[in-house]
Amino acid sequence: MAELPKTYTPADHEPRIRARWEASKAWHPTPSNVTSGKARPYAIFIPPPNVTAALHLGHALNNTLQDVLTRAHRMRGFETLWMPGTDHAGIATQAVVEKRVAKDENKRRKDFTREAFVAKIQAFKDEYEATITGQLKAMGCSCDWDRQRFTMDPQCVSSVYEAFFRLFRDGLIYRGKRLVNWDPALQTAVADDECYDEEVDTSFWYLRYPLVQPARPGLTFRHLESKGKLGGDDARPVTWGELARRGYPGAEAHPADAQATITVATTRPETYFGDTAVAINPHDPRAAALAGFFVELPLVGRVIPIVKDDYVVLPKAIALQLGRTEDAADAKAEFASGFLKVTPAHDTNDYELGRRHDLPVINVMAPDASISDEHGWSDIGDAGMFVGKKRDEARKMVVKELDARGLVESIRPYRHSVKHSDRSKAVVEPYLSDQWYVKVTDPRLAAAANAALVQDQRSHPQHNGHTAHGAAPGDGKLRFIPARYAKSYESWHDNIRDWCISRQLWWGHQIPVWSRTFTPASQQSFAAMLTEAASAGLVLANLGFWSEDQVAVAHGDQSAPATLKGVIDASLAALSSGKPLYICVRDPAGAEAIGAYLEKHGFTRDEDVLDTWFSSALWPLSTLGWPNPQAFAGNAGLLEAFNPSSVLCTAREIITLWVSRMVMFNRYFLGQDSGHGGGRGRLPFSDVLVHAVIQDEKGRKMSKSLGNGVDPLDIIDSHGSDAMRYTLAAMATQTQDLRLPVSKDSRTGKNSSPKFDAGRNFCNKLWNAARFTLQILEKAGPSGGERVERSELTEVDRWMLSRLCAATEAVNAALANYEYADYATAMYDLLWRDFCDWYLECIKPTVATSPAQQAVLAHALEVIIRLLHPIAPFVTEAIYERTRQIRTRPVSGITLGDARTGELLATAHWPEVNGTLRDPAAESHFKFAQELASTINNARATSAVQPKRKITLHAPAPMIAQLGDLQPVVMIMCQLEAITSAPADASKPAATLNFASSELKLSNLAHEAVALDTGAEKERLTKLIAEKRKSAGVIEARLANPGYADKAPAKLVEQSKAELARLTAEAAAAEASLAKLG
RNA sequence: GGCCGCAUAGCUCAGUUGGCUAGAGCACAGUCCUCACACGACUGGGGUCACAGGUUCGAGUCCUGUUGCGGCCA
Repeated sequence: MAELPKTYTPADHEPRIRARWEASKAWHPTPSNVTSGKARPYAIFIPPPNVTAALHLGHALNNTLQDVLTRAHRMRGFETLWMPGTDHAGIATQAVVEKRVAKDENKRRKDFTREAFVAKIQAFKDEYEATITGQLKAMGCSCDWDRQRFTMDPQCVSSVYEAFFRLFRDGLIYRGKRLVNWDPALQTAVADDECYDEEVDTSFWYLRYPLVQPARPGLTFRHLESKGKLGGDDARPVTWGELARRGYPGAEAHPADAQATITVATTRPETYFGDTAVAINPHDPRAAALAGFFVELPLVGRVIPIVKDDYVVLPKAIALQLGRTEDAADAKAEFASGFLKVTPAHDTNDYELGRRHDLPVINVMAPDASISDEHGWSDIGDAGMFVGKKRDEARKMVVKELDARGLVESIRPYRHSVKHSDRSKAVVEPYLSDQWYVKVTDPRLAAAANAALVQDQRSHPQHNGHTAHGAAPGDGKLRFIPARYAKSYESWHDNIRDWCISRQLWWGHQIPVWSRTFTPASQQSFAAMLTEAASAGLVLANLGFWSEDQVAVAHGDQSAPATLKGVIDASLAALSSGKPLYICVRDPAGAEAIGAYLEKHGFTRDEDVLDTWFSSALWPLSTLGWPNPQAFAGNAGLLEAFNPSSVLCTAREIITLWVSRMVMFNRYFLGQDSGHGGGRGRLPFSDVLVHAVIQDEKGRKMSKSLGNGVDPLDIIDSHGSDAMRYTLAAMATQTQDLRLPVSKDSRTGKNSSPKFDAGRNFCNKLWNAARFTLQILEKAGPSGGERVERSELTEVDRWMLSRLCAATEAVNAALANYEYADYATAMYDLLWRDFCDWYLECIKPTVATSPAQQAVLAHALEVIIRLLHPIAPFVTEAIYERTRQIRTRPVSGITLGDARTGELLATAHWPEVNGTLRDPAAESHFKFAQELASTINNARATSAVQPKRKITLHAPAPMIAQLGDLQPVVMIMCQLEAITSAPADASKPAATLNFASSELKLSNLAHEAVALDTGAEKERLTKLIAEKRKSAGVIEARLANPGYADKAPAKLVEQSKAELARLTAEAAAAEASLAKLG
């Protein structure tokens, strides 16, 4: 056979090996092997990368960790599925394409039809999906590529429809108002990550709001009973005199008969048309005096209450007066007046405050952020002059008008950060709009997710099998690694709020709901329409009905048209006063046929799409064909076989968003399917591995804008896939994030990191170890025959087998605990230290003539490449192409087995090394030899002996005896020509060294002309003695401590005594040597 | 503001239920292009374990506080 090249060059092997893997179809599991009980399943769902961009190094880490698990379990004989796919990433992808279109074509989204624009995004997605797939394949990811999914492919779409339908039917989806980040220029909602904060110079305006009270005793304002219009007809002014009588601080300074005012501080005077309350901190001493009083908004004439809320910042002076120093230190306290105008429709904090106090929400703006009375504002009063004015213009006018009425107390300059839209640069307006929600606060969802945690990761008490929240008992199998993340998961669910799932986008799953409003007259035509639809054969079974009054929620059943009719009748009865009727369609086919029909009859489809996480939450279901595996090819049995999966591997930022929702949906929908009930179904996975985040050397996230990103393909080009994988795995510990020094490659100009050299060196070391092993074994020729038994082996061989056994155990343990760094380190020590540094060196003189040793050598290499394969699949596979042709005698205790298919290492058996091969005696004896060799080499170096020079070791006879069969080890490792108990010739140069309390000599150090440097030798010995004495002192002091002998374990005390004796003897020996030097 | 982390050699990180005279790789210095590997071999230098207290016979490890950094939630 041709000799292997001296250096492992990944590019010469990776394409060939990838092709062999793909041809073998070994990544494509057969579900029936699981469902029939023939094999245990192992499954991982890839966290689907966004199609927005190519993969970065964080993905490389994430996928390396998954592939290591996947490959290891495949080798162990599990029926293994690693499900690949990508995520459509609604807003991110649409935004990227919008930017692209703006740049390349100078057009906006709305210059296209929805269909045309979605087609553009689709093309972009195809491009990036191909890039991502190529990257994963280049990394060697053993995904089931024949089952690759995309969150918007037909199979996943049908899951989304089914899930939406069921939640809709079950009353877990509702419509509600919500404040969104509104871009008034583009007239669309934008996500938080599409906004940026910018400091803006503006002012704090201090506005006086006049106080009023009910005109007659017993009179109540309408708002106290309902949230309708607040009228001011029955209000009369509150005077300063009244306030003074109530002890209002400072009231007496004003004319007693003048109308009293309170002063609000605001940065947005123009929103005051939408004020529905003024809030004051309950600790504010002025609050009590204001009880029962109201405020009347000037110009508008609306009367609004004064509410007490902790959210309101106390003015600095009052905070200090109350001794609340922390509150006084708040930067806002400097500017606070203590009164906050509450505008729920135009401020997120006010919105929350409004919810707490059940305040009306009045939207006073049009979508272009001009003042408008057509979007929820009806009590316009004398404010008609503002309608149609833009925000900033309205602001100036409001201040001017109030000032003219003496209602502007003061204006102070103020600088603060204001949210702007990335794309238009416009100031974002918190804007009230209709949205769809999933009621995740329902116990069948959030509480069911918490109930799934394993007992020992749970902090909530559980009583009688129920959680404190009254949820279903958990199956107790969800486990976080590391465990600390269970807490984030729990507290996320404890504080969860309903999930807004609608997005004002074009790219995504369009919400499968049609709606229209009815007049009493048109209700009849609706009934007629349904009758017509039924006779036309439209599948009404797939309709859900829902009115905003929540009267009818139904799941039609085709086999029971009478029931359906009943539901329709009930719905019709509820259709009054112009409330819309919503119809949800259950599957994509229905969406087309029924949708067209409904539209013909005056219904319109909801324009919005679903939040991307809605489809991501279904990932463990949709990828396996839920709800109908028969509907798409290749899905039969998948759901039964691979849900629940084994582990989810993800970075921590996604625990809450994604893990939670997958758990909720899996438990809800499969609970229904299994008849256990929603929320009682099985988990989508049992383990959640939360791995590190990759950062640059300064601890910053890698990003395009910082220019510190590293492209996995660049690393694969320069170092090879295995080198990247090994390096990442070796850095993946459970405590630290992963800092990677980034440097620009001077040759290619691309970002790289010197860290990857470690992986490249490691692969090259393996390559050369294999090359050398093959040279030996191919030269020796095949040997067969009986098992190699222990009695035939040298101590060196037994030591090697013992090390293999220890390493295998370490690797198995590391894998079980997701300790990747331990796995990589164990392999490093085994290959580099044990196998290369010692074993290969030691057997050089003997292996050519010993078939037994050849067998151990071959098996050692074989175990190494099999254990290493999950981390470094390419180089090990390349080596296996050669080693699998080697024939030696089997070695007792090592079970390898043959490749299952295609003669690939990737499908070969995981190595089994019997525990009986563990040989502690051989290991400790070998360690003795290693330490002696190291001492001798140290002396060689400090005595400047030429590396090639053969020297002689003079040692006491007992030590030579103790070394026994390992004499050759020391001779080889230290370039000795002899080991003798004869004393060295005193007339020739010799070095003295001390080992295990004995004095040893090295002779024949150099040609006679070269004299030994006794000065350096003295220095060395002096230093050695000092070290030993110092260490002995530490232990002496410990033993002298009375508490130590009394309380420390006896074994430990014994150890200390022995250690002290050894150190003392060694120091004495070194002192004796030093004395002899004079 | 709340919760969760992190801080150990120049750099990147290990360090199990406290027993440590604190380890590894890289980088650095010296020697060697020894017939598997210079992407290599041998040898060496390098640490007040962030800071301050406490518990203990004994603290890198446990407790309290401080500082700095990161993440999530609000």
